[in-house]
Amino acid sequence: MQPKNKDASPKRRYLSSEARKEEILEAALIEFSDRTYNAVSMEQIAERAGLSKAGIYAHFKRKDEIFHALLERTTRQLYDFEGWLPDEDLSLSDFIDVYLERLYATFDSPGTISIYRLILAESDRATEVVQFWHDKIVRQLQERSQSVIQHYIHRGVVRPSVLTDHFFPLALAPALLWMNSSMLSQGTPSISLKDVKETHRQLLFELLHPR
Amino acid sequence: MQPKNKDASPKRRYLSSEARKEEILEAALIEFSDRTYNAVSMEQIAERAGLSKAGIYAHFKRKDEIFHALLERTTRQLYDFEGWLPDEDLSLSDFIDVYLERLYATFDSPGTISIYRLILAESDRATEVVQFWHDKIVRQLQERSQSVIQHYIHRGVVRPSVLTDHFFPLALAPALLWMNSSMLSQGTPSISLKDVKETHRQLLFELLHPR
Amino acid sequence: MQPKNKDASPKRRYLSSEARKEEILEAALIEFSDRTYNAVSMEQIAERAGLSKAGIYAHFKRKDEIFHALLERTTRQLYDFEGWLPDEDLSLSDFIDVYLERLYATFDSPGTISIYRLILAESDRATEVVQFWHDKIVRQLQERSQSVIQHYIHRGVVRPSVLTDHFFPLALAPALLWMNSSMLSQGTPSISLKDVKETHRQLLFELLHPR
Amino acid sequence: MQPKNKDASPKRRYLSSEARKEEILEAALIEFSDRTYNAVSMEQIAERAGLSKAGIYAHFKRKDEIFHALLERTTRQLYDFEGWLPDEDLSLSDFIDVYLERLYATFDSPGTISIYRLILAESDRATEVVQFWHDKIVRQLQERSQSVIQHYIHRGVVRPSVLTDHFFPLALAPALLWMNSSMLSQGTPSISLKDVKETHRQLLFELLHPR
DNA sequence: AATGAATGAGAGTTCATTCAT
DNA sequence: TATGAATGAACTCTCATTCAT
Repeated sequence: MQPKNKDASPKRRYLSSEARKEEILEAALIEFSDRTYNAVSMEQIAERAGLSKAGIYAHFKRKDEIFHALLERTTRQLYDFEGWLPDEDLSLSDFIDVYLERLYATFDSPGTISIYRLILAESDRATEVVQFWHDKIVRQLQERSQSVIQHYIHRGVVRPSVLTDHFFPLALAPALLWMNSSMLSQGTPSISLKDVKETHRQLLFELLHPR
Repeated sequence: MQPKNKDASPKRRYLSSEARKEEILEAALIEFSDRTYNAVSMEQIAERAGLSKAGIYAHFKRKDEIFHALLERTTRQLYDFEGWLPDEDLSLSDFIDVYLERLYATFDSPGTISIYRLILAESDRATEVVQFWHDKIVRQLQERSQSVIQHYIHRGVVRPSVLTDHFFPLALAPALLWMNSSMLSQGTPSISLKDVKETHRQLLFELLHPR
Repeated sequence: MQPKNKDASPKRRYLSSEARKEEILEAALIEFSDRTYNAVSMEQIAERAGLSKAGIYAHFKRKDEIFHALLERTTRQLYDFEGWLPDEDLSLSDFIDVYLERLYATFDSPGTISIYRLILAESDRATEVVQFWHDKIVRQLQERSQSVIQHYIHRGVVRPSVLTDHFFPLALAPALLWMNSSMLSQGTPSISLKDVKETHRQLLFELLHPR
Repeated sequence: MQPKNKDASPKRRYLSSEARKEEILEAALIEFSDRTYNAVSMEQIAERAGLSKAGIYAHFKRKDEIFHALLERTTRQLYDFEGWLPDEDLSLSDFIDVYLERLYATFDSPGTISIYRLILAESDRATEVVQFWHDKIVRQLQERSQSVIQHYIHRGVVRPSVLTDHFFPLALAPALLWMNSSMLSQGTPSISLKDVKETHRQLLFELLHPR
């Protein structure tokens, strides 16, 4: 953790552009995570990043470059993510467990939630990134899901059903509902994560287990 | 025929405070619907409402009063809404049809989406309203759902299941997924509304019909 | 003369937009008169005009609008000016006297000098105005001169010569030299106005009087 | 063949201070030639000079030192210039020809015009240089002119006249008018150089030739 | 009730200059 | 000698808000 020089010790810290960029994005993420684009000032980002306002401009030409870089970074992380469905050969119950574990690990992380909220709120400020995000991520998710699920069906572990036939990503809908809910309730959601997850698990089991 | 005022200088109109307030909120709704709080200026609201910037201050003391009034008004409308579950005695298939019809009428409307986006974006600026919204609406939804669904179970039309036991609002998750998706894709969603709706219908049927 | 509220009496002065614009341009003229466009700040103009920086923006959308308005105003004044050659029937000596009087009244005025310097220095910041200025004013000057001088030649008061044949505006060259000189020497020109004028007079006399 | 550095990252060159200074001034001349002091940034000068912004500070303590050095260098060049009047023994016609040739070679050159514009624009930023320039150059010009012209008068080639008696530099006024005009018209002057020059020649001839 | 003129505070951005290397 | 990183001060411009009418 870098030393917080509050008020005192105005020593300059010289970092490589790469390291600074990283720190600035980290700071930006925190600032943007609970406010809108316009509500976050360069000053605030700078302060949190531990340098001067002007210092930021040595690394990012404009405010919106920070925004884009931030979205892109997160987007790329998600994109590089392997997908949530386990492709090993598991029992249905294990399959669902692993799937949900991964799913909620992502959907319940503050980082993901912040970025997702930001993207929803400012979708027209960063059309290309959002486009990319939506096209690539969602499509990839869909394709991977479909192929994995077919594999499981083939093995007889999963029963073909409405869910597997048309649009398997629908299977994550409850997690999304949970995420939407926690975006709104700022930390005190009206339903417990445990309950949602458990219900989610049972739903999937009911929909997927062979009769 | 009223006099044509060219050059956008419409003769001063003297309205009652009530009427003006309504007009201002209407204008604000339009402006806020596609931009965030800070991105909308008093000037813009004023212009759309057809009076001067200063004129607005005769009706609202501060900008955030407009914002709050706006959210409250919309929130109240939603609150007054009867809920999506039909409480008449219907067959399961009709029950689901009516439910989905109402659900998607709401989730696919530009109005709902705008307000939802706004609330997400500014959740920390209007904590109380959001709190209210989340608590009351969601809770009410949940309670009404639960009681209606119990009624149907009692009638033997719906089978008690994971969905009905714990948290019936989960049943709307696919519609929320659709809404999230259309908020992101700016008009060109990757899945068709029809498909989602149909899958949704089949899912509900499978989960609710008595064996 | 408006009261200088230095430091004290921060009472707002409410003026009509027209009156304010005039005052702002007056202030701008003073500020721009000895500095370049970039060297003059809105703050400085505002302070001299007796209102706040933001106040200026109620009347001029951008800094360069002030600049253009300023140039245009002066330009228009010059353009509306009747020309320097007297078209009454005078003796050669009176003709030259009146001409020089008018010429130096213009070329020796601080206002003209400032604007002229500004135009020379920033000619590419206000291409159209400069273009207009050069085209219209110079051309007009030339045409008026030519017709007046022909009239005098016709009357036999002026002898046709190199000067009158091709390009009479050359006749003002000494005044221009004087003006250039005083732009550079900031108030302490190395030659006296009287000397230049007297030499100018004799030159014209020698070149124009009938042999 | 020196190594091609693509991406504009020319391997660090270590030069002697003298050589670098020269290069920096050369760069500054180009940058300042079409923009005012404030409009030219250290960055731009640095880039043109082929080193980094900070690198410049190894050679000049402050921006205005560059400016002064630049003006001084140019000024010195002009000062070292022999003056425009030929001191050989020529016929009047040849005398005028040579004089005008030299005069217009200077007044019609982009270099002179740039520097002249700069001096006009920033006359208060570089008072001493301008003072020097005005005093020394103009005075020298005047003195040299006077002595040369006296010589010609003495030889009987030139007739004593208004022009020769008081202030011979007035003889260059038409060239100055031409220069002013071309500074304003950005490349499309309303009178042709040839015409001005020819008229100038005839004027001088008429004013100087013995009767 | 309504407005045009005015402002203070603050936004993003640029730039001459300094520092550590 | 040279540079990339850093900064303070200044810039233009915007905006919520107030005031006089």
